[in-house]
Amino acid sequence: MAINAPKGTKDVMPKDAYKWHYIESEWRKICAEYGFGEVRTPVFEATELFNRGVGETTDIVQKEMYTFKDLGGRSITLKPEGTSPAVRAFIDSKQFAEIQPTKVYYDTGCYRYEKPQEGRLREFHQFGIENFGASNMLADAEIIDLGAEFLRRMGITDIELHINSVGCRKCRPLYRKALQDFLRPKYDCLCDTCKSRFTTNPMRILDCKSQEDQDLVKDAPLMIDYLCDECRTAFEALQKHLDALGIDYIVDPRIVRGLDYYTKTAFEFVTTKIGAQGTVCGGGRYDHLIEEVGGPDMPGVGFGLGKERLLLLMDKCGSFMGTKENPQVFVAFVGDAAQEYALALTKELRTAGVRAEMDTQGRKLKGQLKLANSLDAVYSVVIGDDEIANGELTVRNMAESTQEKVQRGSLIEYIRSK
RNA sequence: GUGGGUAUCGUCAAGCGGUUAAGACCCAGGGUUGUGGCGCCUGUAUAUGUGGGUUCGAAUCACACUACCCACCCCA
Repeated sequence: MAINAPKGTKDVMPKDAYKWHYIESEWRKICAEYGFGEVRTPVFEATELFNRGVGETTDIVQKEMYTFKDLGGRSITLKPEGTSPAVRAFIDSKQFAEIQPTKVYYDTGCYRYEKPQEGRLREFHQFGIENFGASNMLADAEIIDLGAEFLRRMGITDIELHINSVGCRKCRPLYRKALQDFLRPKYDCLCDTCKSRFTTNPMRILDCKSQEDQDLVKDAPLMIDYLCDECRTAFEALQKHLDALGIDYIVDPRIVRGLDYYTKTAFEFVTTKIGAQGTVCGGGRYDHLIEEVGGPDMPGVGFGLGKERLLLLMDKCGSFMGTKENPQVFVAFVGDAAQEYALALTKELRTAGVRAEMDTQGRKLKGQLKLANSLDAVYSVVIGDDEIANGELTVRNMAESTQEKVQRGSLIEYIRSK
């Protein structure tokens, strides 16, 4: 009985790995340019972290976490998102005592028990950045700018930036009440899920997919009309900053993020090109998360960006996705003496930093060159008794089907010069 | 958790109640002896997801199960 990869997981095989390497190295590059440093946290955390961080009422906590007891009886959870662990590490390391803000990025796997579909897996991977300690909207703008710039560099087109403000502890309760007052008369007409949302999270009713509910909430009050002075001023400042950065955006009052910790800024980069799960990157501000997780009262802002969705989208956009690391030289040989000679030469090339390959299957010369061809080697070196005797190697240019003699001593230089 | 769809060689894919279950790709080898790609030839005692039904006869029909895909919910 064969064992397959668990439901909702995918292997990345060498034929695709170079694409991952590409986005990962570009990600590190841009983060460094923007002044973010990498943070690596464990794949698992104490369950309590997510209960407090992500929020007890969220779907993630209520039904999607991989939670288990370890052998010491501790409740452990595979991280379902990257922000809470980054916050925990920030607090754990006492980084809050240093000069602020603290700007970190991560590249991590995340785990959620969901029904897999296009652009959604149980193990998925995300890039993320966080700015801890900055309450100024310049920080939010910088975060969004990095996301926009990264997506641009990845060749993404036809993507929209939607922004919204979800208010704060002062104004959100007032809005929530206004919304409930508005919906109360229509309660009986709401769909079943929205009936339960009415008390738990009425703001979610706004982006319910059912047409009937959409009609019902068409004239519902919107959070942006209920923002307190502080939140409204902040939202205006953010827009001003984005204008200054030349970043297009759409104010979308219906964005309601699914994690409880968001305050003020909420944003998403969305596309329709990769199926139903079109949010490639989403994030926002969380002014109380750090405190919630046990740290000082400090604000934060950040985003998460799905690597699988990014790759899907890059593919759709025909983006450059890196290059395969094909051999620069394939070392072919004829005869036993040449075999040892070839082995040593291959090592010499590799030691010099040249991607070199040779056959290990005992193929005949013809088969070796065939292999070189299918590996897409740039050159093949053919070694036989003659070559060993006079120290001149036959170097074949595979694409042009031409070959010439090259002194063994100048082989590396020859390869590099091309 | 709720819907819908699909299951035939490693991959793609014919087949529509009676066939030795096509074909293509991939892979291996050959085309005489140290030269790949294209074309040609040969080969691969390992394909009808599983289970029981209907039938003289099932890959083909109905059902159950399982797996995967897509969508809802929610999110990256």
